[in-house]
Amino acid sequence: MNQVEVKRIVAELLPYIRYHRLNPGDRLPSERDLCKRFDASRNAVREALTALEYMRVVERRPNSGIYLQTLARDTSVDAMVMFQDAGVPPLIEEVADFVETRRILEIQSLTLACARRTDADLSHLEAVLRASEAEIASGKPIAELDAAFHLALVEATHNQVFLRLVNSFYLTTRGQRQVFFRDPDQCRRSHADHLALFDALRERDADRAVAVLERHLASVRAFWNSHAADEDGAPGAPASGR
Amino acid sequence: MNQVEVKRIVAELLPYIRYHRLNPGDRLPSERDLCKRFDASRNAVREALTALEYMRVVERRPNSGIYLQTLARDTSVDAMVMFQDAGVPPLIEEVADFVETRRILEIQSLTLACARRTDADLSHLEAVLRASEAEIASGKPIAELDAAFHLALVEATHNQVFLRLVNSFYLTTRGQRQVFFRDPDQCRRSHADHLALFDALRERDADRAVAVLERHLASVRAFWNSHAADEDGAPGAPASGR
DNA sequence: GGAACCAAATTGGTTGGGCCAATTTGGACG
DNA sequence: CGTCCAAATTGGCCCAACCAATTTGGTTCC
Repeated sequence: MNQVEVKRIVAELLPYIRYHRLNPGDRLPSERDLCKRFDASRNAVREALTALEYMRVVERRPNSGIYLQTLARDTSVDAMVMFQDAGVPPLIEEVADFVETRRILEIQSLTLACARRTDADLSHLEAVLRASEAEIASGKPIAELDAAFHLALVEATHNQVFLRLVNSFYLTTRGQRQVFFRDPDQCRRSHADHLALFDALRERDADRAVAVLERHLASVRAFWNSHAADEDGAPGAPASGR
Repeated sequence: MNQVEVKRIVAELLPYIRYHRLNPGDRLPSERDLCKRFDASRNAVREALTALEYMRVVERRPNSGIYLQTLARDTSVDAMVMFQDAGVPPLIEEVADFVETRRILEIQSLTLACARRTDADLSHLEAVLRASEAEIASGKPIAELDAAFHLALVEATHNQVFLRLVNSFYLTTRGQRQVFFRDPDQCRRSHADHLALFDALRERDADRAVAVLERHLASVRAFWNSHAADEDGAPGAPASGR
C-alpha cells in the first residue's frame, strides 16, 4: 500500500487523541514533537496533518499550534471514513444513529428510484444480484456486493449529488458491514430482501419497497442489539491491532 | 491565511483538470512536473495531493503516476466542499440535484426534530432568529445565520451521525447561499419562513413544518430558475474565470 | 529479423536539514 | 516594579537527496 507512513501516522494519531482525552479546542503536541513520538519525519507528519486539516479534524494556527476541531459538529463525513479505515471503532452509542441515518437515506433512495429508474438501472441491479447469488452459494463475503447493490440502487435516483452523499456515508459503515456479513444467515436474509426490493423497483411500487426496507432494517437493528449484548465492552469494529 | 501554498495548488489543480478535459482514470503530470507548472516545491505539491487523495479525487500509484478517480461516484462530499472553497463553480445541471438533496435532508430533519426537540433546542433556535432579525434590520448578509438556523434545526434531531452528514452537505452550498442572500427580498422571505418553521417545531407539528419547507424550497427553485435565465452561459457561483 | 537482456531514466515514497516570520518566554536592565 | 530585548518555539515552506519499483530504449546474442 502506498503512503504507508502518512497512513500510519493518521492511524496512530486518532487513538492518541482518544487516549489522552483531548477535547475540541485542545492543543496537540507540536509537529516536531509528533515526529519524535511517532518516529517519523516532519514531512510525513505534515502530510498527515494536512489531510486531517482538510477534513476539519484539526486546525493549524501558525506560530501557535495544532488544535482539535469541534468533533461532533464540524468533523466531516470523510473524517468518519478515515477513522474507520484507521481501525478506530465507532462509538457504541452512535450505532443506532448510523442505522437511523441509513434508514433516512435509503427510504428516499427507494422512493426516487422507483420514480426514475431506467431499464439500464434494472439490468445493472440484476447483474449485482446474480453475482451475490454466486458468492452466497460458494463462499461467504457478501459485504462488498451488498454495498454494490445499495449503491446501484442510489444510482437509479439519477441524482449525482445525492449519490455522492450516500456513497460517502456508506464508506463509513464498511467495518460494520464486514462484521454483519460474517453471519451466513444474514447473508441469505439480506439477499432475499434484495430480491424483494428489486421486484418492487421493477414495478415502481415505492410503498412495497419501503415496507421491505423497514423489515430489513428491523432485522439489522436486532442483529446489533444481540451483538452488543454478546460482547459488552468489546470493540464493535473489525479487529484492529491495538 | 495559513497553508497558502497548498491551498493555492489545490485551487489551481482543479481548474487545470477541467481545462485539460481530464477524465476519470486519466493520468496527471508527475509530481515533479506539477512543481514546475505551479512553481511550487515538491513538498507543497505532495501535501496538496495528499489532501486530494484522502478525499478520493485522486489516486497515487507508486512508480506509475497520479490518476483521477471516478469523479461522479467516488468523489467525496468534502471534495465538493473543497471545490467550492477553491472557487470551482458547480455544474449547472447539478443545481437541481443540490436542491433536491437539500429537500430530502431537511424533510427528515424536521420530522425527527419535531419528535425529539428539547426546550434547549428551542432557545438555541430562538437566539439565532433574534440575531437574524437584527442583521436583517441593519445590514444584509444573512447567509451565515441561515446556515446556523438550519444547522441548529438538525441538531434538534439528536442524531450525531446525521448531523455531520448534513453539515458537510451544507458546506458544499455556501457559495450558492451567498449568491441567494444577496437579494434582500430573499432574506426577508427566508426569515419569515424560519419563524414559521420555529412555530411548527415548538408545537411539534411535523406536517405543518414540512409544508412550510416545501413552500420555501419552491421559492428557492424559482430563484435559481430566474437566476439561470438572467445569465445563461455565465457561472452560477461567485466569479470564476471560465 | 527476432528475442532476451541489461542499464538508464522516471515514478512516487521518504528522509533530513535548513530558513523564515510571527509569537511567546524569560531574564536582564533601568 | 515595570520595560525591553534576545532567545526559544511555533507552523509554513523549500531544497537536495536516496530508495525501490517500473518503464524505456537500446544492445547483444542467437
